[in-house]
Amino acid sequence: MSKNSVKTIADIARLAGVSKSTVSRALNDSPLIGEETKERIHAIAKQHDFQINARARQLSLQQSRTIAFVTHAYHKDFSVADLFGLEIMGGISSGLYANGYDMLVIHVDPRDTQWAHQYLDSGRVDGFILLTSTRKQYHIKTLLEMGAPFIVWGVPHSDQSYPSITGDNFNGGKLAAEHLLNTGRERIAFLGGPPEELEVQQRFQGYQSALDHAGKSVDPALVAYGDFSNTSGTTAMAKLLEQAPDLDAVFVNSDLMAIAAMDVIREHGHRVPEDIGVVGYDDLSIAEYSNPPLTTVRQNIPMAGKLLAQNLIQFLQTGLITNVSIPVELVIRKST
Amino acid sequence: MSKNSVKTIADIARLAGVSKSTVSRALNDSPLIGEETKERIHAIAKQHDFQINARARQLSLQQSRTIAFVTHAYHKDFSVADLFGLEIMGGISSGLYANGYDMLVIHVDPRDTQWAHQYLDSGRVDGFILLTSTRKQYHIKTLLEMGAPFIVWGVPHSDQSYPSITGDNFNGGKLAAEHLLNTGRERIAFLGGPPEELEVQQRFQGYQSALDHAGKSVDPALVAYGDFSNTSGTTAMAKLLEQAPDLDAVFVNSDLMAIAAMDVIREHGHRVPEDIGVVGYDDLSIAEYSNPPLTTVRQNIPMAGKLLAQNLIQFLQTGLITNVSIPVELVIRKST
DNA sequence: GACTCGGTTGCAACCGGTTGCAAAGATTTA
DNA sequence: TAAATCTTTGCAACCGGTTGCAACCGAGTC
Repeated sequence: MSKNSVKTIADIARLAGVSKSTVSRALNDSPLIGEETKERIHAIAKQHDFQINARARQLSLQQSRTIAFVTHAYHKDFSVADLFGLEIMGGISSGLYANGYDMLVIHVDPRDTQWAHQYLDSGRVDGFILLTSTRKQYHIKTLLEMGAPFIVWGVPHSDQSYPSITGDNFNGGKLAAEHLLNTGRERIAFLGGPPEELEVQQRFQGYQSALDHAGKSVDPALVAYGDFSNTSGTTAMAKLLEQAPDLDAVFVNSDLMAIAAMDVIREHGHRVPEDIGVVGYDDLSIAEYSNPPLTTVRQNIPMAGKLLAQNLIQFLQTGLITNVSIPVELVIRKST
Repeated sequence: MSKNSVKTIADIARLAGVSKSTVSRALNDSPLIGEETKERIHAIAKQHDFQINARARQLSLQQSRTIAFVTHAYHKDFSVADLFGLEIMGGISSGLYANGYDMLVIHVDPRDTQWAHQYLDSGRVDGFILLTSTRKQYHIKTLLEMGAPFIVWGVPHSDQSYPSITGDNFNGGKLAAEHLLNTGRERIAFLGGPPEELEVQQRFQGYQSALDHAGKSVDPALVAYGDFSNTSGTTAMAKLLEQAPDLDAVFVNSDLMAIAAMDVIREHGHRVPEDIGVVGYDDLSIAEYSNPPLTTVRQNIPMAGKLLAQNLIQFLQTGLITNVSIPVELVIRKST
C-alpha cells in the first residue's frame, strides 16, 4: 500500500514538492500558506491517510495533551469501594476525548511524594484529576506547592485556590431529609462520611435545615459517622441502632454504606422500608439492584466527569479557576 | 530550588563536566561508561531529582510504552453494562504499571475504521487491549490486517493468530450445572449470551456435559439466548418461563441478565431460590448486593487484567503469542 | 620508543515535528 | 522603471533525548 510509505511530513513534502515547514504550516492551517498549496497538501495527506506523529509534535510544542486520572494504589486493586471512581471515569474520558485530550490512568502510592513530579516533569501529562481519596488534602497541598495544574472532585478549601467540581451537598442532605419527613418519619438519623470532610458537613447542614423547617432539632444520638465504605456502614449503623433503638429512618452518605446499613437493620429484626426508611447517596449503579432498590441522592456522575475534563482544560489554557457545584436530585426507589 | 534549573540531560552534563551522550548512557546504565563516572552522574541526577523527558526519549526510541484500553463509545457513556469492563480495567492498569507501561483509555466509535491507525501511527500507543464488544470480531480483523499489536479478552478464533486471555468457559458451565444438580434441581434451563460467541458455546458444552453425567439430556425448551445485557435477560427469562413453566433452575451467562431474570421470576409468582435456583456468571461486584445475593461463576477479574497486561507486553517485546485460559470458581450465595 | 589494544568519552546525526527569519516572487506605488 | 510592499515559501535551529563511529587514554607488548 501507499500508506506504508507516507509516515512523516517530510514524505508529504517530497510528494508535494515543497519543504517540511510548508507542510507543517499547511497541516496546522497557518494563514501564511497559500490556499491552493494548502489544499494540495491536505489532499495528499488525506489520500495517504497520514497521521502526524504525536510524540514529535508534543516534544516541539512542549505539551502532551494528556491528562492523568489519579487513582490510589492500595495493595488491592480496584474494589467495589471504587465504583464511584470507576463510574466518573467514564464521563471524564469522554469529556477529554471531545476536547482532543487523552486520558492516562495512573496509580499513586499514598506514601509516594514524587508521583506528580514524575508525570509532569517527564512531560507525560499536562495536568491531573483528583477524586476522593484518603490523602486528598495532602495531595492537593503538594500539587499546589509545585504549581502543578489539577482539578478536584469535591468542595475546595476556602483558603486555597484551585478549580473544582462538586455536587450540591447541602441540597442533597436537604432533599433526603425532606423526603423522609414527607413520608411521615419522625426519628431520622444521619449516617455521615468522615466528619472532617466539607462534603459531609454540608450534607449535615442540609439535613439539619430540613429538620429545622419541620420544627425538629437534631438529636445527637441520631448521628454517626463512617468513611463511605460498606464495612464502616455496618459498624456505624449498629451504633445508631444501639444509641437510638426507636429511629425510623436514616440518611446515609453513600450507597455502599446504605446497602450495608440495610443488612444491619434486617439483622436487628426491622424491615426496610416498613420499619426504617433508608436514603443513600451517589446513585451508583448498584443502588438499582440492591435489596430493596435504594432511594438515593443522585449526583449526575457523567456530567460531573465531563465538567472535570472541560474545566481542567480551560484552566490549562487560560488559567481561569472555576469552582462549580452541580445540582443533585432524589431518586425514589423502594427503600423509603 | 536547584530543582528548577536541572531539566534536561544537557544540564546534568554541564554539572558533571561531561557530554550529553555520556549522561544518556550513564542513566541507561550502559556498560560503555566507567563505574566512577556513572555513579557521579547518578548522584547528580538524584540530588536534583531529575526526571527524564519521556516524550523526547520515546521519540528517539520509537516507542511509547503506553497501551490503549479500547472502550466502545456508544452515545451514552459507560453504563452498568460496562461494569465488567470497568472492573477488569483495574487489573489491567496495575499490571501495566508494574511493567513500566502507562494505560490510555480510548473511545472508539464502532463506525470508525481509522482509530487504530490514529493511535498507532501517531505513536501514542504501542498496542491495544480489546474487551468484549459488539464489533469485536470486526475490530480483530482490522487490527490483524494492519499488523497492529493487541490482545483480547475472550476465546480466540482458531483460524487466526493473536494473543488472548479467557476464562475457562467449559468448566464454568459445568460447575454451574453440577451445583444446581447437586442441590436437587431437575429442570435446569440455560440462558446464554449471543449463541454465535465461542464463550457461550463452551459454557453450553459444559452445561451439557454436566447433564450428561447425571444421565439427563438437554431439553431445547430449556434453552434461550440474550446478549449479556439486563434487558435481554428480562426478555429471555420470560420466554423460558413460557416455554417451560416447570423449570426449577436456570444457569444465566451474565450477572446482569441473572439479576433481571430473578425479577422476572418473582413477577411470575415464583420464589428464588425456593422455587427456582439461579446461577449467574462473572461475579461482578453487584452480584453480592443483589436480591437475593447471587450464586455465580467467578472469573478472577483482577488476575485476568494483570495477565492481559503482561502477555501483551510480552508479545510486544518478543512476538510470542500466548492464549491462556484462567480457572473459574463457583461462588455460592443465596440464589441457589 | 613505536605499536597494539581494551576501556571511556565526545562529536554529530537522527527521531519528526515547529517556528523565527531571510528571501524570492508578485503586485502596487511613485 | 525602480523602489516599496505584500504574500508565500524555504533554511536552519530547536525541542530533549539516543547511538554509530571516531578519538583519546593509559597499559601491555615487542
